[in-house]
Amino acid sequence: MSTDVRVRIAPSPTGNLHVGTARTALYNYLYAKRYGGTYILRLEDTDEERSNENYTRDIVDGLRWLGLNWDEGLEVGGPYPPYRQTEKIDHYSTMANQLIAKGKAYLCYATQEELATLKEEQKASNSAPRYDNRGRELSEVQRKHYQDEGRIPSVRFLVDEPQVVSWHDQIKGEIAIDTSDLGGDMVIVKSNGVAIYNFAVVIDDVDMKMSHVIRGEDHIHNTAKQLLIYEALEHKAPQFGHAPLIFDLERQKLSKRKHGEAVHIDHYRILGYMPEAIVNYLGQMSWTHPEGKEIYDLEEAAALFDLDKVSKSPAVFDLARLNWFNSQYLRNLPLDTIVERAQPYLTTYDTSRYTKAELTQMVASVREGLTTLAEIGPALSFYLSSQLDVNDELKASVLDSENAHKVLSGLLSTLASLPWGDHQGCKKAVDGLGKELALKGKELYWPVRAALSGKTQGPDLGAMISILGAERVKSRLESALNH
RNA sequence: GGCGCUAUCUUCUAGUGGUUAGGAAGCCGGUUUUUCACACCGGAGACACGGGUUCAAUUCCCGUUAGCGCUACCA
Repeated sequence: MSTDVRVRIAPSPTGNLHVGTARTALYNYLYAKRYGGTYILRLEDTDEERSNENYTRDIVDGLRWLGLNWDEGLEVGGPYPPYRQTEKIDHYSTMANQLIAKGKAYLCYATQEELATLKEEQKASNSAPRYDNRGRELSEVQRKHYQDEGRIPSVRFLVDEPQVVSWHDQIKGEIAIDTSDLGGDMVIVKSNGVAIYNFAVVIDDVDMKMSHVIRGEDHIHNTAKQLLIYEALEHKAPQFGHAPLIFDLERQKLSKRKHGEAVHIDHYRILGYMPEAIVNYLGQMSWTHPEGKEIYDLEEAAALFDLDKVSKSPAVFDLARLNWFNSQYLRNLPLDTIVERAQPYLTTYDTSRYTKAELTQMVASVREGLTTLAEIGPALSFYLSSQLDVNDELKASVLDSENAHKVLSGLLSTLASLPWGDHQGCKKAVDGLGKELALKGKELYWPVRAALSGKTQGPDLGAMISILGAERVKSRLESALNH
């Protein structure tokens, strides 16, 4: 009985693309690919107050940037539109009315104030906050009375208590929750006529024929509620899998409120992290490659992913580890890719003066030492800046000695014979000069480094010379001698 | 308060009824290098606690503790 795998990521546009959402999207994506299924993006925008089109844009762009492209849904279309909940408000109402007709739901006339009072009383008596189901048995007279008062009802779903709702969670195993702990009859349609999350989700998952629901474990209690709705709808529920949450270093759920931009995927893009690294990092937080491999791409993960290998316990978001992944991709991705991705970080320089080949050589000479794309700018600064500033301290300690002058002027006079374009050759030329002058090590190399790059550390010296080229090497040597 | 989930080095994790409890990041030391980085080698570093079950428990069961999550006419 192999039903078609259909999974979804269903973000709410009440904030930018969140790290946790990206992780959930990733697991859904991988699961769909693993089983040849369909991965769907749908927007849960029923909270009209907080939803914002800019957030939708950020989420859509972010998911695409990560490479988590969906087969069906928002901006892509598919057989079960619409993929925005606000476009099917009437449908949810219709479904709610069907439940009312079946006696599974009813109109509740309680006001916000009344509910708030109830809650306060419960809090005062130290009992669990819940709706007291007062609207279940309203008489026609009472109903009429409330209507005449101008009260606008919400729709509440009737929760039978006590009753145990249980399911086999594909990640957590058996989970059982008593309906008595669910807070009483729940609102499914707000008095403004808009369905509430727990109801709209179920309707959509039914409409869109979802086979599996993979989401964060903060939804476990929602799953119990939703299972009751599936039952009332007389519809088979999908399989559920609740992934562990992502924590911060203090072991708290990663949240926009507490962490601000640090939970925003695009923030990492701006900082110079690459999608491959982020996806790889996010993936391995709670899922381990069967062979223990650390570095793998989406395709490889998709071939191996499964929910029973997903950890049950939460993972801490550790930037040091993300850094490591990013640095791995920075030195292993094709050089052309890195050069292209470095462009946004080089806008302070006039790179049009250099050919693509030259820029590529520059990037190649520095990328081993970097962790983010953003560091490429500073690392290439000495290549790209028209003027090189050598600080006084360095001048005094490295450039001012007699030997330093010998090295620099010696190199200056051999410039014409340097094998430009041949990194190793240039390095050999410097070594040859060293032999002549009976100098080596720091005494030989540091003056050249300082004169050419303003630093005593950096890429291979031969590469530096060769890439800078005769003209710039000449002028920098001269200004180092004459400072 | 109620309910739920979780518990292996600092962090992410592997793993098994009998293992010197493995790997990765970070940290420390070394090799290499003109330097930084990379790479390589090495080091420190963990089964929360208490009961069971068992010849034997990190592993299975129960409890405790702790952490986290959920408890809206938010999603």
